[in-house]
Amino acid sequence: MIATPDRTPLPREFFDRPVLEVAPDLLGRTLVRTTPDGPIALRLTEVEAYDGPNDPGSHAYRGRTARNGVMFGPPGHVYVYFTYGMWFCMNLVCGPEGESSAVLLRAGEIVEGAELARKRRLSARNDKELAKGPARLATALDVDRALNGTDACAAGDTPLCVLAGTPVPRDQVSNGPRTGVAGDGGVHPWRFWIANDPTVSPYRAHAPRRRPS
DNA sequence: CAGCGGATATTCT
DNA sequence: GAATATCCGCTGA
Repeated sequence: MIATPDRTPLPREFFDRPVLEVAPDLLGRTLVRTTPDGPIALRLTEVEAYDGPNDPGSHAYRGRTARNGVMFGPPGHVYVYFTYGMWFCMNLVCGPEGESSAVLLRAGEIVEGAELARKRRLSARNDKELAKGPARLATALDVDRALNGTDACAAGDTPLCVLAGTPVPRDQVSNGPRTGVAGDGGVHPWRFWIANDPTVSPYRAHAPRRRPS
């Protein structure tokens, strides 16, 4: 029944490190989302690092606001934001409380509860597309604003948790520029993915919106 | 597979 | 008022 034998969550200290160390170390770990209909588990294959006040691409670059407050809180919690008028994306907060770095979860492979994810991702043509992209990932896992601030390190019956599991070997991790990030923030090679993994999302450069006609 | 336009609402200026 | 850490469906190769 339970696909993952070891259900130990990652300890909070795991996230209380520089975000550029945490981000590649998350690849291959399993995120467990417990929904009312049952669990959905996702193996992380692609993430991006956002380095708080030093990073023009970060939501926290200009300081604390109503939206980004969770980023300044304790590590290991989930920051969910709403974007482009219809999508949610989820992050894991890193570094000590008071700092504001986070890892955006961009893609993964559904390893449990695929039937639940498919119901939420009707446009996916195959299972590799269920969580290929940050908003798709959040949709597949039924993650929205209600989960903003959730502790992903707590054991037991929680809505969301990242298992310790086993990370992929470092020589299987590739990195490159972040996807869709505006301005100077796009130059940092802070996107990390598992090399040759079919669930990794395609790279897209930032596309400024055209003016309405 | 690449390029495009449209949909949509929250946030910050 | 303008921009946005996106996705989908369509077109043409």
